[in-house]
Amino acid sequence: MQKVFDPVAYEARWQRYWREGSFFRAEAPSERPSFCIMIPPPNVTGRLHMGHALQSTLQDLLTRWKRMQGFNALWLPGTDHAGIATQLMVERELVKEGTCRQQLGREVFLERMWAWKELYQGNIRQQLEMLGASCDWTRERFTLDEGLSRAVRVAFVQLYREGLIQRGEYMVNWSPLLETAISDLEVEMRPVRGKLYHVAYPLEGSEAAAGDANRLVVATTRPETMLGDTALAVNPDDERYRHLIGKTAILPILGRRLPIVGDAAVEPGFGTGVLKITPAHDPHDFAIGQRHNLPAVQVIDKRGKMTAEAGEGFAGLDRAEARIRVVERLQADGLLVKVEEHEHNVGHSQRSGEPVEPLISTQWFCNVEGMARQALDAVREGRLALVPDSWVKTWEHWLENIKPWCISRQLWWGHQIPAWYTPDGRCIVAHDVAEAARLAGTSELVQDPDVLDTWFSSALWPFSTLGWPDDTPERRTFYSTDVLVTGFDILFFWVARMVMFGLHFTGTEPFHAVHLTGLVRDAEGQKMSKTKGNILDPEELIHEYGADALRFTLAALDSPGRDIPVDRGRMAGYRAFGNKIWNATRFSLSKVGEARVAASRDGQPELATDDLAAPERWILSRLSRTAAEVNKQLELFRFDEACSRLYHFFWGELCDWYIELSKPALSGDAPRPRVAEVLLTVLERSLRLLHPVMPHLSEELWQRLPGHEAVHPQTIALAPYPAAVPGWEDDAVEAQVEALIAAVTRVRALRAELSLPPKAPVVLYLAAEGELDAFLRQHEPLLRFLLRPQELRFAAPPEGVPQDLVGGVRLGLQGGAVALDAQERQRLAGELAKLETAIAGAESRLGDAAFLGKAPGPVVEQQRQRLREMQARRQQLRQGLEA
RNA sequence: GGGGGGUUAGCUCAGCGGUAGAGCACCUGCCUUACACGCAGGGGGUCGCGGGUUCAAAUCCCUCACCUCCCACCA
Repeated sequence: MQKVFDPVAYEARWQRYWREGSFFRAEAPSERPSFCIMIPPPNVTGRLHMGHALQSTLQDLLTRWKRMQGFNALWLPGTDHAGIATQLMVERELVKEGTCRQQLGREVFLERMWAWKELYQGNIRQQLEMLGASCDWTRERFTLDEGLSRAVRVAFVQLYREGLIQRGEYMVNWSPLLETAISDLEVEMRPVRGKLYHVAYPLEGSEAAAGDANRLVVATTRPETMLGDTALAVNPDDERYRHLIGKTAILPILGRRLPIVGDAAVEPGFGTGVLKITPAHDPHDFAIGQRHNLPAVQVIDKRGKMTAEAGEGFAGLDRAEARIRVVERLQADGLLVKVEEHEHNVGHSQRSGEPVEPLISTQWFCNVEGMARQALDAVREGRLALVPDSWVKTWEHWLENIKPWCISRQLWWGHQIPAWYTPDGRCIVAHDVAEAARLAGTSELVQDPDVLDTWFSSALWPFSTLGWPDDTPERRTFYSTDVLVTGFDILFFWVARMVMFGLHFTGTEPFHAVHLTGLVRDAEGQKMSKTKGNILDPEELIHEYGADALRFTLAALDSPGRDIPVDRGRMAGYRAFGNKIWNATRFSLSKVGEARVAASRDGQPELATDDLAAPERWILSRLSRTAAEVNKQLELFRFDEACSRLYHFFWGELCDWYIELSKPALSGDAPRPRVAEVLLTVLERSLRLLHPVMPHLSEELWQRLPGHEAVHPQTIALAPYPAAVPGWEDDAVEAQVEALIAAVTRVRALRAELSLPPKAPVVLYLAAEGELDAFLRQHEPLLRFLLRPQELRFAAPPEGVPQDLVGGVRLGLQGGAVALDAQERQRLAGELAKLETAIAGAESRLGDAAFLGKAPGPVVEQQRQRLREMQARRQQLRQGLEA
C-alpha cells in the first residue's frame, strides 16, 4: 500500500466501477421496500455551486445509507429548463453575436436553447459524478422532455376544467427588461432613497385662481404615473377633505377631469392625506379604481416607455426620463409644492434587477387556495414533516395568506400553454391541437404564445418523473417519495407548490419529510458572491481535498436551522481524517497476517466475545454503540452529529487507543486471542459505517481487506449497513478500559508537569480497589507499552511521591526530581486556586441537606467521587509547589 | 407592522437541567517500529444583560439589548 494518501488517485476509478457495475440501478417493481429521493433538478444554466454540492451530498448520504440497509433505493437525477434564467443566458450570447431572438424566430431560437441544454446537462452529470453521487442515471429526467411535457399539459387541462385555472386581465408584476409577467415571489423589495413630490391639483372651476383653498396637494413618489390618473381619493372620515368628495379636480399638464372619491384605504396621516389614483400602474389604485368604477389609462407600456396616452412631450420616453420631465413641467407650471427626501421599498425583479412595473395585462392564473389548505393539513396532521420544524410557522403563514399564482410568462423557453384561439376569439384549452380542433369545430387555430412559469412543471416533479399521469410500475414502486432535501430559499417557490400539486393530483403528499438546508457561506459566515470574490467552486475543492473530504465537511457542518460556513481549514482537517483512515488500514494490513474479517450471518457478525480480552471487548462494544448512534442521528437528519460520532470513534477510540492497545499483542510481545481478526472486523465495519459520507475512500480500503468479499462480492455500496450488535455491548468492560485510559492520560500529564524527559527512567505506581486493581495487573504489558516506565509497581505511591487519583486509580510517578520553572509554577498555582473554589463548592453541596435529600443517588455519588479526586489533585499541587 | 433564527474559547459552531465541548488557530515537547495530513501535553470561556423556577440552569420561564433572515408594506 502506498504510504501517501492521495484521494484523486482513486476517486474517478471507483466512480467508473460503480457506473459499470450498475449498482445504483433501482428496480420497479421490487420485492424489497423502496426508498426514493428526487433530486431538486438543477437549472441547466451553468455549473453546480456549493449549494448543490451540499444538497447532493446529503441526498447521496441518505440514499447510500438506505441502499446499504437493504432498501430498493432510488435517487432520481434530472435537470430543470429554468425558463427565464436559461433564456436570459442564451439571449446574452445572441447579443454578443449581434442578433436577438426576435430576429431568429421562435423555432430557430428554441434550437439554440436545446443545444445549450445538452451542453450544460452534460456538465451537471459529470459534476455530480465527481462528487460520488449514486444516482440512477437510467432514470434521468428533464422538465421539458416528452413525458414531463405531457404531464404539464394534463395537469393544466385538468385544473382548467376544474375551474382552478383562469385567464383574465389583472394587475401583474411586469418586468420591462424581460418583457414578461412574473409572480409575486419573483419580486424582491429593496429600499430605495427616492423623493416624495408634493403636487398641486387645481379644483375644477378655479384653474385661474390661486391659493390653497382652490387646490388639493397630493404626495407621490412616482410623478410620471400622474399622466394616467383618473381620480383623486381622500379618506371619508378626514375632516379636512370630506366636503370635497364628489367634486372634481383637474389633472395638471393634461387637464383631465378627475372625480374626487372617498375611500377608506387612504391613510389620512401619510403625505397630505390625498391620494392620486392611477388604476393602470399601481395595485392599490387598481383596487380603488375597481371599487369606484374608474377607467384605467395606461401611460407606460410593456417595455417601460411612455405611451401615446402620456401626451405630447412624454410619449416614447423611458419611465425614468419621463419622471424628470414631468417634474420639470410641474415646476414650470408652479404646481410643484415641495420635494422631500423619502426612503421607501420598491419592488425589483429578482432575476433582472430592475424595478418592477405594475401593469394590467391578460394572464393565466391558478387559484391555489384549496390546495393550500390541503398542504397546511398535511403538515398539521403529521403526514409531512418539515425538518427543522421551526419552518412550520413560516409554512402556515404563507399558505394561509396565499393569492392566485400568475402562471403565464411571455417567454419562448418553456411549456407553451395548451390553449388555442379561434379566428372569432374563442379560447380552447385542450391536451393537443387535435383535441382543440375537435372542441372548437375548426382547425383554424392559433396557440397561445405564452409559456408556463418554470415552477409549474417543477411542482409536478415528484410524480411526473415516475410516469404520471400513467399508472406505471415506477410510480407504484417509488411514490410517495421519502425525503426532499433542498434549500429553505425555495420553500414557497417549489416545496409548497409540489405539496399542493402532489395532494391535488395524486391524493397523497409527494414526500414525507423535507430537510431544509441552510445557505453555504464562506469561512467568516459571509454570503458567497462574485463581487466579494469569496466563491468556492466544488470542483476545485474536490481536486484539492478530494470529494470525500468535501462531503464530510458539508455533512458535518449541516446543523439544523443554521447556515453552513465552509472553511478550508476544516476541510483540510477532514482530508487529514481520510489520511488517518488510510494509515490505520495500512497498519492493520501489515500486521494481521493470515487473519480475515469475521464472517457474518444475516447481517450479524459471528464473532463471539467469550474468549476475548478486555481491549477487544471494549472496541467491539464501542463499535456497536457507535453504529447505533450513527443510525439514530441519520434517522433524525442530524448529519452533523452522525459525522461527529464517526470521526470520534474512528480517530479518538479506534486509532488513538485500540490500535495502540493492539500493538503489543500483534507484535507477539503479549499475545491475546484473535486480535488481528477483531482489528480487521472493526475496521471493516467502520468503513461500512463511513461509506455513505466517504464512499470512495471506504470502497478503496474495504476492497483490500482480506475476507471483505464474504460481506459483499462486489462493492461496499451494497454491503449491509452496520447496526448495533447487542452481544458486543459491555458496560463493565467499557468502565474498566476507560479507567485505564484516564489513568494513562493522567500519568502522561504528570510526566509533562514534572518536566520529565520522554525517556527519563521513572518508577510508576498504580493501585485501585477490587476488580479494577486485578484488571490493571492483568494488563501490565499494555501499561508498560503505553507508559514505558523503568519500573511498574502495583501499589499505592508512598508519601512524597508525586501522585494523583483518577477514575478510581491511585497513581504515582517517581523520577528524577526537576525543579518547576517559573511558568509551570504559575500555571499550577492557577490550577490550585480554581481547584480550591471547586472543592469548596462540592463540599458545601455535599453538606446541604436539600441536595442530599432531593438529588438522585448517582448524582450525589458522582459528586463525592469528584470531590475525592479534586482533593487528591490538590494535595499533589500543594506538594509540587512547596518543593 | 408581523414572524423566524441567533448571541457559548481568537474564528466557525455543537451542547439545551446534574463536573463547560469540537474543528481550526495558539503554546511546549516529540521523526515512540500506521500516519508530521502525525503523537503527547497545555493555555484560553462572568455560556449577550437582568430577573424568576429548581437541591441544581449555558440548558426551563419572563424582561431587555444587539445581530440576522423571511413575509407584508403608506401612495
